[in-house]
Amino acid sequence: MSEVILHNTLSRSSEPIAPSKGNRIGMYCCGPTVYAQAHIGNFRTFLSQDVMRRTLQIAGYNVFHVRNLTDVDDKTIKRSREEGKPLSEVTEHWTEVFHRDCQRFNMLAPQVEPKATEHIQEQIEMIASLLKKGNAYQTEDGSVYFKVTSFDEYGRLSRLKERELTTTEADESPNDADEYDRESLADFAMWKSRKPDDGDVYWESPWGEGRPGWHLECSAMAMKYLGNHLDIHSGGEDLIFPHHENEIAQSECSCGTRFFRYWIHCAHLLVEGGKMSKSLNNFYTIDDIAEKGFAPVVLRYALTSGAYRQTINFTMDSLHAAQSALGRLRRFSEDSLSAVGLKWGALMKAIQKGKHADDSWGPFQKAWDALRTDLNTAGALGGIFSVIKEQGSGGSRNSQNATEIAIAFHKLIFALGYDLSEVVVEKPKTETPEEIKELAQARWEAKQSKDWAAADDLRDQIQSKGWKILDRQDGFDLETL
RNA sequence: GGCGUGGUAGCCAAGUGGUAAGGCCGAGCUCUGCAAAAGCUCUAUCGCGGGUUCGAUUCCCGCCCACGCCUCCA
Repeated sequence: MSEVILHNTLSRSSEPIAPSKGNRIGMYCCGPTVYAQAHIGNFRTFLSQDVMRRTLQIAGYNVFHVRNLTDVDDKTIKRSREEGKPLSEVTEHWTEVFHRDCQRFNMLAPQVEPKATEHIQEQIEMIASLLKKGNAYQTEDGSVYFKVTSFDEYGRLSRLKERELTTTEADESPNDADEYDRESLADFAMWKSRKPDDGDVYWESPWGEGRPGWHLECSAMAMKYLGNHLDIHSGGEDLIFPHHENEIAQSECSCGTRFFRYWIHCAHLLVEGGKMSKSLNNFYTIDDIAEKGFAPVVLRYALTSGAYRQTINFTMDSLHAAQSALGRLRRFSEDSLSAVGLKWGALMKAIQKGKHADDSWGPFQKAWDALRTDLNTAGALGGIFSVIKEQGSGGSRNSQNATEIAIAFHKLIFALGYDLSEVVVEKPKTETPEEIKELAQARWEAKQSKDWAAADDLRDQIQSKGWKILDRQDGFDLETL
């Protein structure tokens, strides 16, 4: 059992994580809005959460992971209108795509993945209790708003008081899309009355037809699934305000107790030095990267090799660096496994099941200490490569503690979530044309008969056609240049 | 304007009050018929100016620059 330290936005400091109860850690992650394919910026956050979960697991905790799917909001409704399809058809499609992408990224599936539309009743109940307690009010059109001034601690998470952001300052840019009839601009909608644009997307409620506000779903579902384990809540840094602030307000007012204790936020991603956003349309998906010839594990490395609280700048260069670095990890993995007769699949499965839960890290202690200290993935990788360097190629084979080294290394790889079995050491192989194969075979034969001139000539021919020969001990491989 | 983050080698990126991990790229070497692949080796005094200290990249103050958030947003 190791201590894991995370930076808590609530206290603005790093704190050792302690479960509220027993050995189990409840972890709620704000999931995607399923109206389009999640881009790599979204996945940067989801991958950080995956590393967090894996690290807690390796540290010895029993992690209960909940990640919601937002399947009703302005964007999903808009998309369904644009496509002339029922809301559920749109959201189900993008949910499938999201799940497929998560798998390709080798992410562990949450134990529960609740949908907003399947928890309307819970949300209505929460609104009702807030109305009853005087934390909310209903407007003429049948919407219900949370009254921010009714919660003294509003702004605790985002330091609103320091920012002097009061209700009167927001009126420079009224948000038309969401402009209902609220008393104060800081108040936020928990129930939005049905409007013409909503089409047939509405539910019955004590306040008439309408739909829940965005912030409410996380409050209601987190309470439902983690009510007794309100430990870690995480999301992208942009969610600190207003989303998480509002979640806290609703939840703490409705149940009178503290909501989550640890709030973890992941920094954003820049692309080629610039901000990435859906509105600017400059984002990549896992598919775009795959088209460029990079396996998902390479993208995962590029997105997770920097510290999660640090903005990272995603570039094509970072993918090449990731590809090379992963090749070295893979070679060490293979060496260390074969040295002690272990197999990748079996070992990873055993680690996931907690079969190597002892705190035996050997030379990898530094790497593990980095990882468990606020998920310092960059530091952990530095520690790992240092050991690889020390051990030398195949060095662990000769080491006294070869087994410990192999297991510790793979525990770290598990925590980082790199599926090294997916690493293609060479560049991705496209279909090799017959012509190239024949030339390569001819060259191999010339080489065998020590006809160097012919062999070199054939190699030049192959190269001029865009292919490269990699000689092996008893044959050759081909790859594109 | 308010809040916040960051400026470390060609690029990326950890870290520490006592003279700076690691990755990529590049160069040299080993191996190889020659190459490629692989392996080994090498490459920084930490934005600028003050201060505290025996000593600061690491603490404090000021400045410059970049970026993010301020109710679409992971």
